[in-house]
Amino acid sequence: MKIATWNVNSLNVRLPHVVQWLASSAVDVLCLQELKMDQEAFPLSTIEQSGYRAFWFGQKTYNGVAILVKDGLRVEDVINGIPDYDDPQRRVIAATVEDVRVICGYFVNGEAVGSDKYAYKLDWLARLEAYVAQSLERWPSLALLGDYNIAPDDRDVYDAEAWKDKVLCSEPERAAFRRLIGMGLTDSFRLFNAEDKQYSWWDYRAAMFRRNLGLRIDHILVSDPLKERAAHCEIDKAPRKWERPSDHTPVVLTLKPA
DNA sequence: ATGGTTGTCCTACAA
Repeated sequence: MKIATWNVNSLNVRLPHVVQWLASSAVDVLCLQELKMDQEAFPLSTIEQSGYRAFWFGQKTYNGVAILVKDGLRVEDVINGIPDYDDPQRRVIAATVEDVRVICGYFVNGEAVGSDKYAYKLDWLARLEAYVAQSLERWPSLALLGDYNIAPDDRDVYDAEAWKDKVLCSEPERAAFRRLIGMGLTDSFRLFNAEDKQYSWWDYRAAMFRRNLGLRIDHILVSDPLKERAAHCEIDKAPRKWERPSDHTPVVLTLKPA
């Protein structure tokens, strides 16, 4: 089974990219973030014509997440949002696909350390941690994937000195990431690749992609039963080179059968 | 190089 995450930065604009990528990548599960569209506006028929079912949790203008699942796979227990957390921003959706619990998250960006949005980010991360801990008890084979808006390590940053203690790299954010690791989750990309300069996001400005100046902020964390099944994990830079791209590119994890 | 781009929506805001 192949599972992937991609922040598309508007599904309206990026729908042709998603259709093309689904056709070429043959993933079983694709988690999308930043749909930036109302719940009623989701392009379900186009996704279905690509051979996928869709579960999504959208809102006008901002945020919004979706899980696309290849036809024929069993889907159960879809949950929108974080239960018992009345978050006006729609950032989380979860579903069980076959034997894998998939939690798709668009983590808070946080704007700048010390801002109101940063305080919201830290609170949101605490809520997510509790939700993941609860979910692991019920679903031992679990993947938490999405746009974390956290670069976990200096290896994941094109200029660690300039980004030190800045939002996406600050110690409280990295501590939250480590607490997820402490629950028994593993950064699947780092199982196979310890190199620096491996990024999943590049700012649109200043030709950052062409110069490969980016951050690795999109992640697929897996629980131990899935870690044992992990075959490889790759960042697919191809869609970032397409015309009018998202600023993020997909991350793909391949799992061996259970 | 203290700049620069994109999406939503129409004026700033978010990233």
